[in-house]
Amino acid sequence: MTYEAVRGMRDILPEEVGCWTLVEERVRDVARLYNYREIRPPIVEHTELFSRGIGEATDIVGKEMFTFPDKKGRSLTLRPEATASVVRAYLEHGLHVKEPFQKLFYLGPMFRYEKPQKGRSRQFHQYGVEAIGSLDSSLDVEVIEVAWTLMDSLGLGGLSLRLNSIGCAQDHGRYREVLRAHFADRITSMCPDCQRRHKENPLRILDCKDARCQEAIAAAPGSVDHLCEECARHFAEVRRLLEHASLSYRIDGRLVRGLDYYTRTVFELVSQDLGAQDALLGGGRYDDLVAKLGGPPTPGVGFAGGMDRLILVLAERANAPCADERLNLFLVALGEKGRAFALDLTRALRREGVSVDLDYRGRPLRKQIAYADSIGARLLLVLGENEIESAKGRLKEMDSGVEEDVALTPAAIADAISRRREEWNSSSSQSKSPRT
RNA sequence: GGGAGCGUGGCGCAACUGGCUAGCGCACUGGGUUGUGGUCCCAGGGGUUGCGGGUUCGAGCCCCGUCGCUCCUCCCA
Repeated sequence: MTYEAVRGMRDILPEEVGCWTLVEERVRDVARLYNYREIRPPIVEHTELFSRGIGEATDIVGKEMFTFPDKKGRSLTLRPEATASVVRAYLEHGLHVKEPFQKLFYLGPMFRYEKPQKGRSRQFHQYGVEAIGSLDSSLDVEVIEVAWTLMDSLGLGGLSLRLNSIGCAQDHGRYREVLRAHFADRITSMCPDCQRRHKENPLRILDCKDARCQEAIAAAPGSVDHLCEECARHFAEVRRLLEHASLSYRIDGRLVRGLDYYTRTVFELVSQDLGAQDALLGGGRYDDLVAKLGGPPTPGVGFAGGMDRLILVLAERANAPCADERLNLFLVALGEKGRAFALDLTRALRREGVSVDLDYRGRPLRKQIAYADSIGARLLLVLGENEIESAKGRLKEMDSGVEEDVALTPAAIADAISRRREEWNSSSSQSKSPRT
C-alpha cells in the first residue's frame, strides 16, 4: 500500500453512505419541523474566533486545533465546532439587526487533533441547532426536544438525558470558590491532575474519574445549589417545562461542559452502546458568547451531535435504517446489434428518469446477469437478435424471478417501471440490499 | 498527553518451541460450447508478512525503532 489516509481521517465508502444520507435527511427534516434554517459556514476560520469564542483555557483551543498559517502568515484553523462560526455569521451578515431572533442548524465536518479511537476521529461530523436571541426557558426545552425527536425518528431508544445548570458568569466565579473551599482540606490525597485543576479551574475536578477523587467529588456541592436567584428560577422553569412535555431527564450536578462559553442550562444525551465515548450529543446556553464575539448582548442556546457516533450506535442495533437506492434496470446486451440497441435504449430511458446501466466490459451473458444481481438491480432485460427483431422483450424481476412482456420502446419500459415504483419505495429500506 | 494490546493478499483468518516455493475461506477473473443470476464444479490472478534496522546458518514468529489500528485513561461529539 503506497498511500494511506491521514491519521484520524477516514473514508466513508459507498456501502456506508446510505446510512449517512439517511441521517442527514432526518436531521434536515426534524430541523425544518421546528423551523430551524440551514446555514453552511466555511470549514476554515481565523484562529482567533475559536480562541476567543471557545476559551483559551479549554482543551480544544489549548491542544486540539488544526492550526496553520496561510500564505500571508495569518493564523487559520479548521473548525473544531460550529457554534462560534454560526455566531460569527450571525453578526457578520447583520442578522442580529435584520431579525435578532434566529433559529439555525448546520451539518458538516469538524476537526480536532486528538488521539483517535472508536467514536473519536480527527475529522468527525456534527449536526447541530442554534437558537439565538431569546432567554426564554421554553427555548431551552425546544432545543432538547429537537434532539429527542431526531433520536426518535431514527428509532433510537434507551438514551438518557443528563441535565444541569451551571449558572451565569457571576455564578461561575462564586461556585468556583465554593468548590475550591470544599476540596481544600482533602486535595493532597487526590490525583495530581486534580491538584492542578484545583488551582486552575476547580470545575474540571467534577469530571475526574480517578478512584482517589471520587469520594470528595461525591460530597461536593452541586452547581445547582449555588445559582443566583434569576438563574435558579430559569432552571426551575426549564425543569417544569421538560416534565410538562414528558421529557425525562436526570440532574447531574457534575455535568460541566468543556467549552467556556456555556452558561445556565447544559445537557448531554448519552448512549450505553458507546463505551468511553458515550456522549451522543451535548449542548446548552451560551448567553455571553455573542457579546464576547463583538455583538450586542444576546443570549443563545443550542446543541451539537456527533454523526459518526450516531451511525455507530445505529449500526449496532438491528435493522438500522439506511437509505438503499437500487438500480431500476440492467440491460443485458448480446452481440454487436444488441449492444448498439442497448446503448441507445439506455440513453433514452435515462432521459425518462429511469436509472439504467449495462455491461462495459464485454462480458458473457451469464456474467452480465450475475453482475446485475450483485449490484442489486431491480429488473433485468436481455437484448439480443430475437428481441430486437420482434421489438418485444421480457422484463424480469430479479428478486422474484417473475417475467413480464414489454414492448421495446422507452415509453413502454419507463411506464412498466413507474408502475412498480410505489411498491419499491414502500419496501426498499428493509428489503435485501445489494452486496450482502 | 499517560497505560495496554495488535498489524499476514481487498476482507476474515492459519502457519508446531524461529526451519522447505507463506496456506485457507470470502471476494475477484475466466471456463463448464454467446439466451438467463443468487447453488455447484474446474482453472486463474493477487502478499518483498505495515515500514526500517538488528540477532541468527535461517525471522511472519525474537529484539529495537517507527507508522498505524483497537481498548482504557483523558477529553468530548
